[in-house]
Amino acid sequence: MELPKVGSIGEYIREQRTQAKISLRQLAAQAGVSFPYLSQVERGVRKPSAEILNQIAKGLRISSQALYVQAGLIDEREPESDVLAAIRADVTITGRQRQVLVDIYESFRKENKAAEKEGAQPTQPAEPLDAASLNGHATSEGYNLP
Amino acid sequence: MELPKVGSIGEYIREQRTQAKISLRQLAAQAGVSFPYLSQVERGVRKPSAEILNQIAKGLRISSQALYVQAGLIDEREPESDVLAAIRADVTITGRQRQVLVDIYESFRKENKAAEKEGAQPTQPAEPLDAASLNGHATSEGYNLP
DNA sequence: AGAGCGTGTATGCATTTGCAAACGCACTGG
DNA sequence: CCAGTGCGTTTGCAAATGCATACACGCTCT
Repeated sequence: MELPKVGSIGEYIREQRTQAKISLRQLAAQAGVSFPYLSQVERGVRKPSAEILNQIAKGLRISSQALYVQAGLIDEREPESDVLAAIRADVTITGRQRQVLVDIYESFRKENKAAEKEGAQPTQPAEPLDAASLNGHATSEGYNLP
Repeated sequence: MELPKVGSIGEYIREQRTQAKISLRQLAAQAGVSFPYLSQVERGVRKPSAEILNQIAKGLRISSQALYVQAGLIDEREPESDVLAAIRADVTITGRQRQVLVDIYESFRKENKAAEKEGAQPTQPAEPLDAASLNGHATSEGYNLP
């Protein structure tokens, strides 16, 4: 666990920096961090905080997320569908609510896939979920799913 | 710039946690951080590192990026991808399914808005949903609904 | 009354971040 | 030759992170 882990964040930064043909001092200046510290970061001696990473990303003109992913701070998942991505990115709902939406959506997809295979008409395939029961009582006079 | 910026990261975490109806200790356990520290983080006394943020995000079941954006660690000019827009644009689900998702999402929003205003008046004190029953497979990763 | 369990909060301390200053090394050119 | 720059690295040291422990408050039993 102490070992620097090959695909380290520091290596990535240094790689990006040398590729950009700028010196350690220059990048440090642009990023607003101290050069010695940046040196240590690049060699894996120090592990920078998120703020420092963000500033370094700015200095390197690369997306912060690229750095976070490299640093293992974001569990980069597959692109997934737009709906799932949107749900996951939504900050106005709670984690559990998010999980519910994801589960329902995926169940729909699965349902449709099965229906697609057979010739059957799943217009009303026993409606596996009862939306009203999800938040206790129907939010607005219940859903009238025919 | 030094001032804590009202919509602080700590406030956001606490908001998400209370809305998820879990205690500080529970979240700390799920996130793998110490409860006292989490308390300080929520009150803005301490500023968590990226790793801690990532773990908290995991514990909250929210995307790490959402937290980073809130913490100002990602400039994020991504249009916050609207969930409703994504749902409406999805062609792989039926109109009825679409309607269900939209209704549920909006009910969540409404619910949260109410909860946000009051201290905490849950529409459902206990665990209202049984996600596993929706599609059978319990979402791996220790998603332990009582 | 307490004992018990739950919550969130303060305190002490090892470890770490992040910086300023000093260092060694290579390349200039006056 | 050796002052002047540039580079990256090492060395203390204040400040912060993050944890374990202990604390204070609220609630429910018996």
